[in-house]
Parts: sequence; C-alpha cells; structure tokens
Amino acid sequence: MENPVETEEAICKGRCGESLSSVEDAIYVIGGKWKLKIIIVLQELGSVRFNELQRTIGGISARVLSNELKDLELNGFVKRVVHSEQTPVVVEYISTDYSRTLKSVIMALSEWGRTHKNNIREDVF
Amino acid sequence: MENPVETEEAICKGRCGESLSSVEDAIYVIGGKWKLKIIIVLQELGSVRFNELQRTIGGISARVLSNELKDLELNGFVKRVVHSEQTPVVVEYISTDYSRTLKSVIMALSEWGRTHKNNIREDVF
DNA sequence: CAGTATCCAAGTGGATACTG
DNA sequence: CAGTATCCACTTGGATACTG
Repeated sequence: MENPVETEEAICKGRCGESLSSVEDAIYVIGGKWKLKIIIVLQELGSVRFNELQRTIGGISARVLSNELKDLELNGFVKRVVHSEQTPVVVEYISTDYSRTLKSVIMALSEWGRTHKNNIREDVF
Repeated sequence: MENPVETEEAICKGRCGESLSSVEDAIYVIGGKWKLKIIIVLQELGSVRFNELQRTIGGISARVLSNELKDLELNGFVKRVVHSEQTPVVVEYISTDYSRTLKSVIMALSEWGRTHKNNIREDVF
C-alpha cells in the first residue's frame, strides 16, 4: 500500500475502482439497447400488453422482446400478470417499485442525450 | 390529436417519447460494455497509455479497446496524443472537457449500481 | 509500446411459420 | 393475443501472430 513505485493502474483501482465496478454492475443489469427503453415505457403507461409494447418501442422483434422481459422480470424491474380468466389469455406487464429506483439514472441519461443531440445539430452539421 | 380512440401507443409516443428518444440517443453513443468504463478511467487518471489502459480496465482485448477508443475519439470524449519525438512512439489518451458532461450520468449509474449490489447481497443470497 | 491482421468459435438477431 | 421454434446471415470477440 505504501509502495513508492505503486503503478498508476493500482492507484486507479484504489481511487476510481468503486465507481468503475459500480457502473459495471449497473451496465450488466440494465445495459443493452432495449432494457431502459422497456422500463421507461412501462413506467409511463403503467400496464402494457406484449404486442402493444412491441409496437410502442418499435424496431424490436418478438423474440428479443420476450427475452428482455424475462431478464427484466428476473431482476425485479417488471411484473408479468396473467389474466387467465379471459380467452384468449391476456398478459400485462407492469413496472415495479424497484424499477422506480432507476429514476435518476433515466433522468440523467435522457437529459444528457437531449443535450448531446442538440450539440451535434449545432456543431457538426 | 383529439381523437377519442387515440391508442396507448400514441399517447406514450406523445408523453414519454422525448425521454425515450433521448435515452436511445445516449445509449447509442455511450452504450455498450466498455465506453463508460474507459471514460471513467481516463477522467480519473487524466492521461493514460494504451497498454496501461488495457490493464487498468481488465478483460478487454487490444482489438476491442482500439475500436472503442476510435469511437470515443470520433464522438469527442477522448483525445489521442502522439509523442512522436520519442522512440518507441508514446501515445497518450486523455479525456476531453466534453466527456465531463457525462458526470451526472456516471454518478447516477455508479450510485444505482452500488445500491443494487447491496440489495442483491441482502435480499437474494 | 501501440496497435493491426487473420482465423475462427460463439453469440445475436431478423424473418417466418407455428401453437394454445 | 402472446409468445415459441427453426433457419440462417451477420456480428462480435478471443487468441495468436505480426509490424513499425
């Protein structure tokens, strides 16, 4: 620890390692092209059905959406509710309280994305 | 707009469309497994060389790191500085002011990731 | 050191058809 | 409607060797 020739790598692992590993954990769970978008739509609409969700998000295939939803459900962001009293069976996906803990992440990302888009329009094109 | 049978999809596209598309834009630029991690290390160390960066991040191959850095440079998050007066040539990567606009994104993500990790330890295992 | 080139295995994802 | 199964093209990424 007091090694005078401590490498920069070691210094970084000590100094920014926590941020690094926390961000890594976050990306592992909510990273990818679709997860946050699904969570946003579910939070906004409250309750959505499969095909409706697919159309709202746009560009996602049924297979991929299905896999993403399973993933999100496993991690507690989404609850799958089956109304088996109806035929054909109706399935609703609803956002959980836990998904609301992502509020600040979503706000930060959407604000940055909006600003970035404006920067690009003004500076580059 | 005043259509009484306006679909939920349309409602969502009006209500949360901006957040949705902004988050999409953000993910498009800084999404993926490595980009934010690279940016964090560069911000923390200020200036890093290629192999050093590879070792600090850990788990990333030279080819992938090289591609990510090109991408980040194109988008203005990283500056590549060549010291051609030395042999063998020394290359430094430094973070830009623009990468600092990601501060709130990184903070939100790292805080959420840290909390999430704690939740998992306590609740699931 | 700072990458690039090549080979190759594994994963991702679209399209389509199909099921209860 | 709410998915699943299959086929298949494309992409991603590791390992290794190589260059200036």
